[in-house]
Amino acid sequence: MSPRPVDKEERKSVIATAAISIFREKGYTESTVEEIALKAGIGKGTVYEYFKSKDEIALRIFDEFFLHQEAHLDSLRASHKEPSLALSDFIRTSFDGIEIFADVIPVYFEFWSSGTGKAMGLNKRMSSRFEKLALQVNKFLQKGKKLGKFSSNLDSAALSGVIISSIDGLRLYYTLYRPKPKFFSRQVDELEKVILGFLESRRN
Amino acid sequence: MSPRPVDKEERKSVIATAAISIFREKGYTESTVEEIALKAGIGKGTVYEYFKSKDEIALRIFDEFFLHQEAHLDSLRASHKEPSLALSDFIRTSFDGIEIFADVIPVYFEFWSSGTGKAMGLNKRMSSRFEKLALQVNKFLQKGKKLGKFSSNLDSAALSGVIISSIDGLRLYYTLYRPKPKFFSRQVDELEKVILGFLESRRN
Amino acid sequence: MSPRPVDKEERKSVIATAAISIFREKGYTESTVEEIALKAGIGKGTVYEYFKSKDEIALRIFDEFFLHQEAHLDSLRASHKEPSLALSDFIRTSFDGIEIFADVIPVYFEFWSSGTGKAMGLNKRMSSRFEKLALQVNKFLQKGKKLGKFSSNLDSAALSGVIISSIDGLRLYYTLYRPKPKFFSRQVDELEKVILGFLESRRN
Amino acid sequence: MSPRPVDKEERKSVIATAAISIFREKGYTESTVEEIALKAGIGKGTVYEYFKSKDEIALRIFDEFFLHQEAHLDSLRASHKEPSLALSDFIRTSFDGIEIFADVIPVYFEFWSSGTGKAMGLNKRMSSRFEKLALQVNKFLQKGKKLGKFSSNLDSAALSGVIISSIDGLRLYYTLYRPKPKFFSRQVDELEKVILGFLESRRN
DNA sequence: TATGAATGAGACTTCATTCAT
DNA sequence: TATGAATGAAGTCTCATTCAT
Repeated sequence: MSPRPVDKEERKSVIATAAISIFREKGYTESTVEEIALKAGIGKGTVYEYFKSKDEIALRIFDEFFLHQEAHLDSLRASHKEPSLALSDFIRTSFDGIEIFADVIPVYFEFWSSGTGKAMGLNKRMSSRFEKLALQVNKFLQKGKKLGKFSSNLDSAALSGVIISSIDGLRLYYTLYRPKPKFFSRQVDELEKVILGFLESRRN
Repeated sequence: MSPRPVDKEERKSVIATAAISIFREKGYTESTVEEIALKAGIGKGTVYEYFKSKDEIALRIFDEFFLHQEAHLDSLRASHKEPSLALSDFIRTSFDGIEIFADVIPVYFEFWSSGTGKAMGLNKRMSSRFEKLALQVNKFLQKGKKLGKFSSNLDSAALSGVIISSIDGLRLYYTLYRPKPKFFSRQVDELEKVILGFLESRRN
Repeated sequence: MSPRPVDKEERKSVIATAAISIFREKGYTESTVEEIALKAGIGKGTVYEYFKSKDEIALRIFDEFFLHQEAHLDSLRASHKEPSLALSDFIRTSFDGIEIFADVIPVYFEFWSSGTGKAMGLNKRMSSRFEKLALQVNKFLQKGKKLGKFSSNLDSAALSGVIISSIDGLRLYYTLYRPKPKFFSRQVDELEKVILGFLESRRN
Repeated sequence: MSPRPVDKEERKSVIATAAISIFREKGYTESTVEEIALKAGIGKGTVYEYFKSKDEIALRIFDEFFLHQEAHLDSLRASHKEPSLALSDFIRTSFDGIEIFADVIPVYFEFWSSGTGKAMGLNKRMSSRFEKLALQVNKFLQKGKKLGKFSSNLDSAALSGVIISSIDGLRLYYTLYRPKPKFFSRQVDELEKVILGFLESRRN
């Protein structure tokens, strides 16, 4: 008698996945709800049973994305390795979800840049992620200093932000230019070497 | 006989400037031509005397922006300082036009992400700028190797891209989070130290 | 489950009919889609659910019109009467749909005259109709010659075109000046007499 | 001291001529005043020194065209030949200005079809021309009847309109399909034969 | 008189969202 | 719950016309 219960969450996920693939192709603004519905194999009206608006679809995508990121942060937090190794791990694993990053980030920027994005505290979420990461990295830097592994002259507060943004810079580079995997892998190596090399160098 | 002739180029510039300020506020998509005209103190139709379409306004802005960038590249090319100093200069001066960067880049991303942006070879321009920069940085890296200043083990091809994207990463960080100038200045210092420190370190 | 399905074809027809009545009043260019929608009792956006553009509405109208014409041609083709009678029938029945003709032809000309009309092979359709008609009339002329009913001196190729364009001329006359039905009816009679009289006359 | 007097009339003519050539190409609606000015080798604003509006340019063209037509009518009126010859002449000379006809008529229709055209008594002018012509042809028909050259059964009132519209039909045919001159010439011959043949035939 | 820069009314078209079924 | 037909707000762009020079 009761109608077949649909797994709301799963359905939302299906729609969000369809949306990502459309957004990737045409960007947020130029993608239509109809296209998304089509891709998801449902009717246009049905989309609105699961999302209040087109915006919400994007927001959901960002949510999932940020969850990924938080997980990454948690793994950094939980690391009991010594600072160099922890940071080294952190840098490498930052590129694990690069394909997702490359799909989501352009939409994120587009959204963020728009009035709508600014209206919602979209930026807050992102910057809070950044700050948390920086804070955590900072802890490792300080630990390294304390252990005598890193120079005591490090401006660790500033540096932690630099490290994160270097990583983000390389991820963005991947997003924009899609280098060959082999080559990109070498670049990740280099980034790691640059940062770690610097930290461990006696000269700073 | 004929009415007052106007400096078409200057007029375009006025409109473009008005456009930037509107775009910054609401992003490209949500800004209307009417708003831009209003800001520029002219009628809606007049905008179309100077630009064929709304797109073209954005393109013009990007053009000016890229010109800035090219100038920066040229100054790097022309540098006859020894590699460390040249790179050091390059990194610092990369942040000279940071405000312009912060205004233009979000619009650029929004545009790039859209179908329109992809249609025009918008990406080409950006990636060619990246490659030229990387090439030039690479030259300095190799020069440094030859001079024995930098380790001969450097993967200079990969590294040059990493250096550029680190800079871009920090510029993007500024764009997104607008850190306090003082603090940001320390971060630029750190970035420079990280890169130069690594290059000059004997340990890599 | 799904909303009331509508007869798309019928809906298009309703819109087209509304469009004809607006076009008749103000011509194609000066009619707005909004007016058409209003006349059809629907919203402006709905028009675009059924027609991709304003052009397409006109094209649809022309299509229906040409279908009428083709039917007329077919009836001529299928006629097994002797040539004089067949042509006589043809001439008279050419004026059966005169009201439709009078509504559609001005729009057709307006459209044809515009760049858009030329772009689409609008002319092709019309001239192919003309040629087919002329060809068929020609056949009857030749048959008449063979049967000894018509003079063997007839330039039937040229004449067939003249016959069609005389008919079109009278139809256009109706369109432009809307003569009184009684009087017009006499004119149709005269046209028929002129043509048939000539054909059957021994003097040519 | 007094500025070089410009021949207003000549200037208007230059503009009108430029306009015709633009109209022919793109139709009235899609032609812009700017294009016309360009073609005429003058500034856009200057057009408005000579014509109050774009409409007026078209009207001027029609005026010139109608003048042509009137002249033709006058020559018919002045003809003292016997009816058959006069009509025969009339038919042939109707095609003398066919190129002008072919240029102007599409614009005329487009204009006539539009609300603007209807607003101005554009139609009046055309139908008055038609009626005058028909009246004059009628006179010749009656003269022919009186002289015993034409059958006394002729419905000359109706027939005169038919004759004019047959001619117009063939002129329109030329306009729309641009037949080869040789072939068209044969068609004019046929039209003449059809009409005269009918009139002189004893059988009606 | 000649001009072309400036203008804004107005048209077409898109598409997120609603809602009857 | 699922749908897609209906909608109208809103945006881009065109172009006849005006007017200061």
